[in-house]
Amino acid sequence: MPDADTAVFFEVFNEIGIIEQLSRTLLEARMPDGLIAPHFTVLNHLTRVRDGQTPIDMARAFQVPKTSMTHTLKGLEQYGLVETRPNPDDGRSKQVWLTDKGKALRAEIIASLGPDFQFLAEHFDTVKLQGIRPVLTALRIFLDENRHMVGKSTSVDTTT
Amino acid sequence: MPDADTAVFFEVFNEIGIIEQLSRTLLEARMPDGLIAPHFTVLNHLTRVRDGQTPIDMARAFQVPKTSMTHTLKGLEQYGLVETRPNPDDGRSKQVWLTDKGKALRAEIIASLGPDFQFLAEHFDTVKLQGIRPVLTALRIFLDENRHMVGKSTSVDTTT
DNA sequence: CTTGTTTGGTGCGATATCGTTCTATATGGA
DNA sequence: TCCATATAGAACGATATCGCACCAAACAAG
Repeated sequence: MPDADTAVFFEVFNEIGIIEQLSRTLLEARMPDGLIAPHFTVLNHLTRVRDGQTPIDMARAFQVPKTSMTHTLKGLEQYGLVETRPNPDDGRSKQVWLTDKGKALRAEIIASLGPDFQFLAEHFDTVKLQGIRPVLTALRIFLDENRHMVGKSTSVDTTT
Repeated sequence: MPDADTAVFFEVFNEIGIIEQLSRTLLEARMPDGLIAPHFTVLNHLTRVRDGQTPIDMARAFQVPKTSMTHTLKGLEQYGLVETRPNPDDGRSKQVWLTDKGKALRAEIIASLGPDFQFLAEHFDTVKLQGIRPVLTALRIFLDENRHMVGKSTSVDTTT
């Protein structure tokens, strides 16, 4: 029965939407004024993957329009958290590098989230979370790979 | 080891953020121009829970600031998808009711998502989704109940 | 090389989000 | 009853998101 199969997507996406909202609020509560979740996401990505990526790389990684990434990076640069240099391999593009201040801020934010996550870990079964994590990852990869399968006519500017 | 326990939250929230982004794009691709995910969310909520809720009720339900809900409702009203009447029990507030047009549009959107979800169901293991759904629900409820545990000093306007 | 097409990035305008402030109504004591 | 406080909603301004148009560099075909 297809309806039952498809309904679960609906339900899961619904829950995910609410959790995203709540977790974003959680994160932003620990960030300095003027900075929001996307700023942290970039700092984190540059730390975890690596420095020196181009804006378009990150726009693709996060699935946001490149204009949004430009805007986010502008904010980070104003705060001195990243710096951009021309890409030696491609005259059209930039590379984005973390500054010491950027590295430090990311570490501070993570540290300040420690107690919050500690509280969560004490009151919510983390084994269950460990269980759903691979499924979420698989779902994310699947949706990412197939996002062209769907879609309104033709957005020209979309990140890809 | 607390670090391992807390790290899973970080990872799960990260995946959820990306999935939210992708699924929202999926939904909005099936919505008429001028309407976006929050509009659908309200139509859906009014259908599934019930008509006649107040704006503040829904702002709380979705964890958005009440000004955002005002804005979303203004859009829905302009398109003739909902209508508001004064609340007979409270002179300060309104009640929001679906119009026939609103009910029809919600149904159309869901119908038009059918093939997309059908595709997903054919290529992704829905049993795994059924498995994670209860955990996501529990996590959503837990975060919702404990969102006051955390939080920047004092946001006055926040929905609650 | 030249030229047509693709691609990274920006400027701009439209709309969305959200914090602050204000108004009017409720509500809970004295 | 009166007053202090709390609450629903709107107005407003600041910033975010994102589509579109544009430019310059890259690249591919001839």
